[in-house]
Formats: sequence, structure tokens, C-alpha cells
Amino acid sequence: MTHPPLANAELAVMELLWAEDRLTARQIREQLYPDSTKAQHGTVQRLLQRLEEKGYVARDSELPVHLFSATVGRGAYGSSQLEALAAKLTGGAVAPLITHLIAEKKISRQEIERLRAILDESHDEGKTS
Amino acid sequence: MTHPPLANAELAVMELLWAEDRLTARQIREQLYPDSTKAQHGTVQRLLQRLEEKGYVARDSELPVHLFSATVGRGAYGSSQLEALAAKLTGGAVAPLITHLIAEKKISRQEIERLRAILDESHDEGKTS
DNA sequence: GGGCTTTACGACATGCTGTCGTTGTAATAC
DNA sequence: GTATTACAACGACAGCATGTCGTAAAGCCC
Repeated sequence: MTHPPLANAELAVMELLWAEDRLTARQIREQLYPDSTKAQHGTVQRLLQRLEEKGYVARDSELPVHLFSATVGRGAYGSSQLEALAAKLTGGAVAPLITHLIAEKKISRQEIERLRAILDESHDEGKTS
Repeated sequence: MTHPPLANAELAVMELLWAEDRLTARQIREQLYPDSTKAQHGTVQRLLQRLEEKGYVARDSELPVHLFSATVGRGAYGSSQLEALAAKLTGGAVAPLITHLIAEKKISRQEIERLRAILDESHDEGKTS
């Protein structure tokens, strides 16, 4: 809900932050643009700034060189996008989406077993509310 | 894969086509813009034309007034978007997305049971392939 | 013919994204 | 001290998709 979708370059930044907790803008630039010219300094700063505005990234500006970290995990982002998709298409229900995936054999048997395991775990978590 | 995401107005058109099989541009316009001014004739035509280019809509132009129908069902579109989401975020795995939804209690118990039923159905469909 | 409906498509404003350039500032080197 | 380097902050821009409207052409009905 509070999570607008991420564009490609933004997602690439998040991937780095999901992989490594706290990074400087420089570290991000070096991984994102291995042949980093002067110009891309600004690009990365801009991306980080916008991600911060969107609430995906926190900035630790105590040191002169800021440290960036993700405030939304990959799982939280992914499930929020899945939620948004379901809300737009099926009134919020996730089952129809999965149904079709299974019917079209787009999900491996292994995935199915994994899903079943997840559902089973949730089973005995208490039905309190 | 062959399914680019649909924008708002495009999705609104698809909703109508998913609900009613074959429609004329006029019927679509009347439902989409109840206070239809002259200008919106073109808007709907444009939307339909772009949806056709994207492969979401088929046009029967035998009659002078064309008949439009969806070539991609809601389920197919939804699951294809879910697939794309999983591909971008989790290497194609769907389970992690669901996991988080369940952990955050974003899925009702009823939904969980429905999912379990779906998985159970797929269970005895033969493990050929 | 005139009028109406529809198709086809060009054109435009808007918003978002990725990019780059510029400016100010802070640390470092000399 | 000054020069240099690195960084932060942000304005500006081109590209693209989207939704919108306008206009021209074709068909039909009167």
C-alpha cells in the first residue's frame, strides 16, 4: 500500500542493499557501473534520494559519507506487490493467481511442495484473531 | 512473458471484456465514460488499438462496427504478472512471496484453506513430465 | 446531397525514470 | 594557507508510456 513499484535501476540498487545491509553511495556506484565515469556519481545519488523519498531506503548521515540501508525487505516488497496485484485483479484473493499458474504447469512440483509446507506451518499458529 | 503490464485505463477496458466476451467500442465507451462526450470516442479507440498491438485484444472487423474480445484471460494475465514478479525478485520462486504474506497475516484463514485445496487438487494430476 | 457513426491515427500534456551537470561543502594533500 | 578530491543536494533534460483529444476518411441512412 505504502509501496509504489520499483523501476529497474531502483530495483538494482535495492538488490545491493538487500545483499549487504549498509553501503555507501560509492560502493553502490562501483557495483552498478563498473566502468564508473564521473557522471554516474550523481545518478546513484539521485536514485538513492528518490528511494529515500519513497521510503525504501534509510540514510545514516552521521558520518560525512552517508550510509544507506534498506528499510523494506525483499520479502515485504514482494508480498506487497503481490497484494497489489491481487487487489487490482481478483478483489484481493491470491488463490486464483496461483490456480492458473499451477494449471499451466508454470510451477514445479518442488515449488508446490514448498508451498504446501508453508501452509502447513501456518496451520498451527493459533487462530487467535 | 509476452505480457507487458496493463495501465489503469487499459485494465478498465479489459475488465469489461473479461465480463462480457464481445463488445463494440461504443458499449465500452458507454460503460467507461457514462457522461460520454464526443471526444471520448477517440480515446476508447486508441485504448483498444494499443491493447490490440500488445496482444491483449482481438478485433473482429467483418462488420463495419468492430467487435472486440479479450485474447488473454484474467487468470492468464494475473498469473503472468505474478510470474514476472517472482522472476524479478526471487529467481522465479513463488513460495517466498506467499511466505511473507502469511507471516504478516495478510492472508485470511479462508484463503489459506483455498490454497491448500488447490495444491491438493494438483497433487494427483499425474507426475508425467 | 447532408448527417451520423465509426475507424484510423496524428498530436499533445502529463508523469516517471534514468541520466547528467552544477553548486556547495567537507575532508585531505601539499 | 591553497589545491585537490570526494561527496551531497538538486536542477534540468531526454525518453518513454499513458491518457487524452482532434481530425480525416469511409461507410451507412435519410
